[in-house]
Amino acid sequence: MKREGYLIDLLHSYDNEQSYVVLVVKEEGRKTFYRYPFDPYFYLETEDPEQVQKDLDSFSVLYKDQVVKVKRTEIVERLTPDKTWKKLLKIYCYHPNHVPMVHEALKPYGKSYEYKIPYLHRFLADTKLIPLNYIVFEEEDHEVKEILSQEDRMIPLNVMAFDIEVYNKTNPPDPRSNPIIMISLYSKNLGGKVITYRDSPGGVDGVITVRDEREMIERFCDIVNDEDVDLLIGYNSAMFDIPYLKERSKVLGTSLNLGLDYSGIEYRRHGMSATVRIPGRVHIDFYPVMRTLGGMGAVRIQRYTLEEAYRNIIGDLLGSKNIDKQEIWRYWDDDNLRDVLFRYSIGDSRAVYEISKVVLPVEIQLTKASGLPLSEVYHAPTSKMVESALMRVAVDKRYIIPNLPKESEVRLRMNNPIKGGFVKMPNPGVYEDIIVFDFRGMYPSIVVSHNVDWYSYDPDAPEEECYVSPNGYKFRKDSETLIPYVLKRLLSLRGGLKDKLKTLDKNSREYEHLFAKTQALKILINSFFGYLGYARSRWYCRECASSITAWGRYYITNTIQKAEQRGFQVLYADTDSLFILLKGHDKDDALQFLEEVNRQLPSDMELEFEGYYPRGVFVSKRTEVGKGAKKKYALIDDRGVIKIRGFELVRRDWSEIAKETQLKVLEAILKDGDPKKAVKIVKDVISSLKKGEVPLDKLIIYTELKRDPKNYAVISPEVAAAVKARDRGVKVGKGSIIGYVIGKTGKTVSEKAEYYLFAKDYDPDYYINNQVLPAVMKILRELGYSEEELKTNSRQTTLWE
DNA sequence: GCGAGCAGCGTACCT
DNA sequence: ACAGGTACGCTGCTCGCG
Repeated sequence: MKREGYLIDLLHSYDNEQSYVVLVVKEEGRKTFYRYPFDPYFYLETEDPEQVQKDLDSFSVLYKDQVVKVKRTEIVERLTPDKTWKKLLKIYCYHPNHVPMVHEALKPYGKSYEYKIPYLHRFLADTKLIPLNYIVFEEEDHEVKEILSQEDRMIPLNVMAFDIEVYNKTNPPDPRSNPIIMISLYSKNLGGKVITYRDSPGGVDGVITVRDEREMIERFCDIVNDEDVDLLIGYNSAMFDIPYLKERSKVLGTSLNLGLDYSGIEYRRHGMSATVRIPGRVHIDFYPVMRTLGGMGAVRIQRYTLEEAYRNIIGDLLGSKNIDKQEIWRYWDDDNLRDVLFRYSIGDSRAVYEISKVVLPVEIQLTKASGLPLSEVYHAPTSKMVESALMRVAVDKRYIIPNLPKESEVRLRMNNPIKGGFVKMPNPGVYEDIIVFDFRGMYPSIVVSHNVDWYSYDPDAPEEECYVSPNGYKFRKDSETLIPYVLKRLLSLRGGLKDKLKTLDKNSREYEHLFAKTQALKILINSFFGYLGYARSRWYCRECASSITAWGRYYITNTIQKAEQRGFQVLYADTDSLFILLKGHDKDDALQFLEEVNRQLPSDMELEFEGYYPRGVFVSKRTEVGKGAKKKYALIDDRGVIKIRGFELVRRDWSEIAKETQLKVLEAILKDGDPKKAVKIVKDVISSLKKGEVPLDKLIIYTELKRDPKNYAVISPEVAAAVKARDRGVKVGKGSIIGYVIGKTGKTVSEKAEYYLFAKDYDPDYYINNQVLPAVMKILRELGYSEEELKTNSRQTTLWE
């Protein structure tokens, strides 16, 4: 029978010596599972494949009392990693777990390939199915016979956000003894609800009161089933809410049947992450999503709390009051406070839901662009997405996917980094009339215009058949192999979408949809260069990565030279951008120069006009006064919008008081052109710091612990604060963002550092001399002010008052 | 024993 | 667990001086 629907997710099942991929398909009105028989396999490169094939007909290995047999074999031709076509033995197994066992057992016969590709990834790459696409297929008895077609349609998803509250007087909450008191949820259909087992004294809207905790969990499962939720979303839910719910269910003698038709969920924790499988639904945790977006610089966030994430993505805070997790039990016990907690809980679910409205479209498009299931994309490193996109094409072209490097090889690669981009040192000062140009997608465009690829790299090829990089590596022109092939398609897809966007109404659903697609493509496209130089990459190519940066350095330095020959002063340049001073030239002159440059560039490369800035500041390095600091500048455009890069005020590891003062100083100089105003601002801040008037929350410095506190050679302030906090029961460790305040007690800065929750006072000298003054002096020094001047004046100011 | 000077550690930024 | 280039605060060592 012909069926059709959206491919929501994929699972694995095994039955009667047959391995299946289970497709979760959202059909008209309901979701259904369909089994797709698919045998896992790997390849063996061996001297005499025919002979080994015969031997394998009766092949079996013993593994932990289990006889593992080979299901079937065939001889195929593939391009192996030594870049020659060879006959290989393709060995099919009964169960995905058998693949590594058989591979291990067959080591004496030769080298094997593709034995470590996860089963579902293997299936997706081979069938070319894209998760979330609309599929049409032939089915019999819930078994897929044939996929007829697939289409990229806008997918309707029933999204439900949820959040739990726990009653605990001591930290951290323990599921064996601390009950869950509320489960809140938010969906388009239901709005905000909170399931609980105490009444709402004021009759808060959306409160559903049941008998006890057990019934609360069961009711939650009922609602998820009744609503037939497609996406169950939370914040830190993979590491907290889901395992807590699961544990409590066990303690209470019930089960957490959130899956389709009340099927149970699967939860596995592996160190810093976890897998959550809810059959028939997709679970997404937006905490790792925010971490990834933060790591890429797509969002700038101080700490990855739900509140911060919401503020960053949506803007204003939700109405509900923020409650300290350690205080929750008081709100539960107090009839006068419980309603506040209900509203807070619903507010959190709603916040997650609102975040998802913005971020989910991009995750959906990353799924489609990479081909990884949505359930993996949300916590996948970009390398996984690139690898997935490449694997599909490699299978198509019958290229063997190179094996993962051994640890020794990884170390070798890491100890031998490649040279990166070129950065020109600026002269510090305040400038007028700056034009910024940059190369549009420099590295991707270098790859496609010079055919840079693992497969096209050929040291033995004749030069005339190759693009030769500035550092002397040769890439064949004649064949469009893997990465340039994939990139070219992604780039043209993105180009087409951007053109289409220009014709659409910015508030339309279609615009939103296509915009998310361009965002996802941008993320993926920009990841290919990194992947070529990534030590654990399957297609690692040092020659490729170093050639790309060499060409990059060539084009930017060449453009700088041309600009200077044309009489422009080049103020600054970094990798793919250059800042020129107009000084005597007019804007058209600069644009004419731009055209000249573009005429000489390869067709896939383009230098773009980024912007015109009436004024800008470059500052001195702290260590070498007079020499300009790279990667630190502020520009103001003709509409008064300030663009700030690298300054303390964009860094999380500086206190708010230093950052806000630095911003005010920059504004006084760039907007008002009034250094005196800037000086007054600084004096006022110093004065209030001295008087102890500045609230502690403006003095918090945030720093991430990249490792466990035990593993530091040097005890820096954030480590000292973290250790003190840990001694007082706060859960901090690798990955925590530590907020601390420099207090009055102690000798060194580390001794004075106190975890923000325990900070009682602050050291004004530290905040004046180590925070505010260094931040603002950077800028004021360029205008001829000295530190002493500011400090002396400020002292006088206080005397006058 | 003590302060100055410095190297190295470590983080967060820029492209 | 995508790349390298860069600034810079802090710790903790060395060294010279007394």
